[in-house]
This record gives sequence, structure tokens and C-alpha cells, in this order.
Amino acid sequence: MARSARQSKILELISTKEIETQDELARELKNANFEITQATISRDIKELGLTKILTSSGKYKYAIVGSDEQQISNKYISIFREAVISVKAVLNLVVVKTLKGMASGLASFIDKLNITELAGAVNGDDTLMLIFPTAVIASEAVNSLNDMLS
Amino acid sequence: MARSARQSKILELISTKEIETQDELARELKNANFEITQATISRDIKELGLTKILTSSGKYKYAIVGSDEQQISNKYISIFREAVISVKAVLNLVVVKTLKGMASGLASFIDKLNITELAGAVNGDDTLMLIFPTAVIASEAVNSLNDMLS
DNA sequence: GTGATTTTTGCATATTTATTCACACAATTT
DNA sequence: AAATTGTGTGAATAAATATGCAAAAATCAC
Repeated sequence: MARSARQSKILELISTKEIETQDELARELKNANFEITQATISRDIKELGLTKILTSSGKYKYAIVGSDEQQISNKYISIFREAVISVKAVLNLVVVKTLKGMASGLASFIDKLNITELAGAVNGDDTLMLIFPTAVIASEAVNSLNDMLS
Repeated sequence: MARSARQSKILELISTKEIETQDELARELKNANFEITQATISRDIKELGLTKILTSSGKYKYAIVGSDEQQISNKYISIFREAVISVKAVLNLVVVKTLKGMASGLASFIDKLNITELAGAVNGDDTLMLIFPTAVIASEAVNSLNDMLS
């Protein structure tokens, strides 16, 4: 479990902060109580298919980026499976319960999916809320998500 | 001029071969008669905003990838300007004459633009041909391209 | 539980990439 | 023409990243 939690945290960190190096990521993870070395981060980054991209300010930062094929998903789905406890629709909302601390990493990933009907997403520590335009679309989304989990 | 030609060649190389390191790119450039060191390639790669992405086989290779903002274009447009001699429509085709050797680098770049109406593109050494569904669309494309050049 | 097997990790180091510094050359100013 | 300024480059090196290998941790079969 620690592995997925750490990778989920990595997704969160790179999407909320401008992480320039793996050492920097190591320090951030240390703050979040993941005691880990640069070597392991290098491996995580490869698994997650993350890469450095150039920002407008001329610095490089890590980001989630489409790989060659759209085969990225597989690794993410497996993190998804480990992190998610339940998925339910409430009116036009989808509420996803996750293990503690993993909601934000998941949110970053879902953002990258560019789901057209998704109006927005907010998250706490162990809950992720997806906002859809209608209840019908929300319940369809619950079905797709549950399919992905099984 | 050598600079743009070299960078154009880099675009061609990374889109036709799986280039894994800057040293490898240096060797390929040497074959194409660009005598250059890894240091300069590092700088070219940063200017072009290229990054390594993970291929499905688990190797890293260099690729053109969307940067943070869509500000990539600027550098490419300047290569474009130096390379292009003329742009003309012929029926539903657009024929772009370029300096010798620069047509294929340009083709790689145009592919990345994901122009929806563009049915396809082929190139020789100094000519690039863009195939559009109709003559009207082709002549509109000529106008946009000429705008970009002025 | 025990032992066998697989996975994950750190350490040390190899490999790869970015940068500093010095210099060559071109364009511009005086 | 000489001085100045700017740009591009390589050599050397610093910085960042990937990896071979051994050990630790987790998982599995019994």
C-alpha cells in the first residue's frame, strides 16, 4: 500500500507545486512522511510516465504527459483501484471515498482525463467530489468508474 | 542559418527515429554533416521545448510535446520563417517550397499542429505538400500560413 | 508458523544532461 | 578602422537522473 500512496502523493505534488528535480520531490515527500531516496523516485517517475516539461518561465518541471500510446492509464488505474473505497452518485454529484490522503492525487489524475461533461472536481483528504451537469450523467459516470475498478 | 537548419534536422530526426540520448542525436547529426557537441544539443533541445517521453517499450525517447502554455510555437515559427521560400495552393493541395533539407523537419512540426482539416502531408527534400479536402480550404490554409510568415 | 520466491528499496555508481567559462566571430557604434 | 556588444560554440565540469547489485520487506505455498 505504501507504494501506491507514495505515487499518489507524487501526482498531487507535481500538480500543485513546481517540482524541478527528483531531490526536491524527495524533500517534499519527506515532509509528507514518506522516507524515500532519489533512486526510488526515479523509478516511480518512470512508472508513472512523468516527464519534465518547459514552463513559460524557462524552468523545467515535472508533469503528467501523454506517452507514446495512450497506455499511460494502466498504471494509474491500478493506483485508482487501491485508493478508492466507494463511488456513489448524489444528485448531479459523484462522491468518491478514498484511503486517507489519496484523494488529491486522484483528483490530479482525473483532471488530466479531460472528461468533457465534468464541470469540476474538489477534494478533501479522503473524499473527492466530481460535479456533473445532470444526475443522469453523474450516474453514468459512476458506472464507468465502477467498471474501471472491477 | 546553420542553426535553424540544425534544429530543423533535430525535429526530423526525433520524429523519424527513436532517439534516446543527446549523444545519440549528436551522432545522427554528424551523419547529416552537422558537426556539433552534446552541449549545443542540450541548448537546442531546451529552445525547442523537447522532452523525453516513455515509449510503450519502456525506453525513453525525445519528442515534441505541448509545454505549459501553448507558447511553444514562437521558436518554431522562427524556424518556419527561415526555411520557407514560398507557399502556394494548387487545387486542394498546398505546396510549400523550403530551403534544401528542411522540408521534413517542417513536416514533423505541422503534423504536431493537429490541423483538423489536413488530410495528410508528404515531403521531399525541399518541398512539402499538404493535402486538404477542398480547394477552398486549401487556399484558406495558404492565407494562414502566409500570415504566419509575415 | 517455516522456508521459498517475488517485489521494493538503498547504496554506490554509471550515464545523461545542464551550465560555467573562455573564446571566436559577426554586427554595430564611435 | 578600432572599439564595443552580442551570439553561438566547445571543453570541462557540475548537476541531475538511471541502474546494477545486494539486502530488506512483503507475499506466497505449504
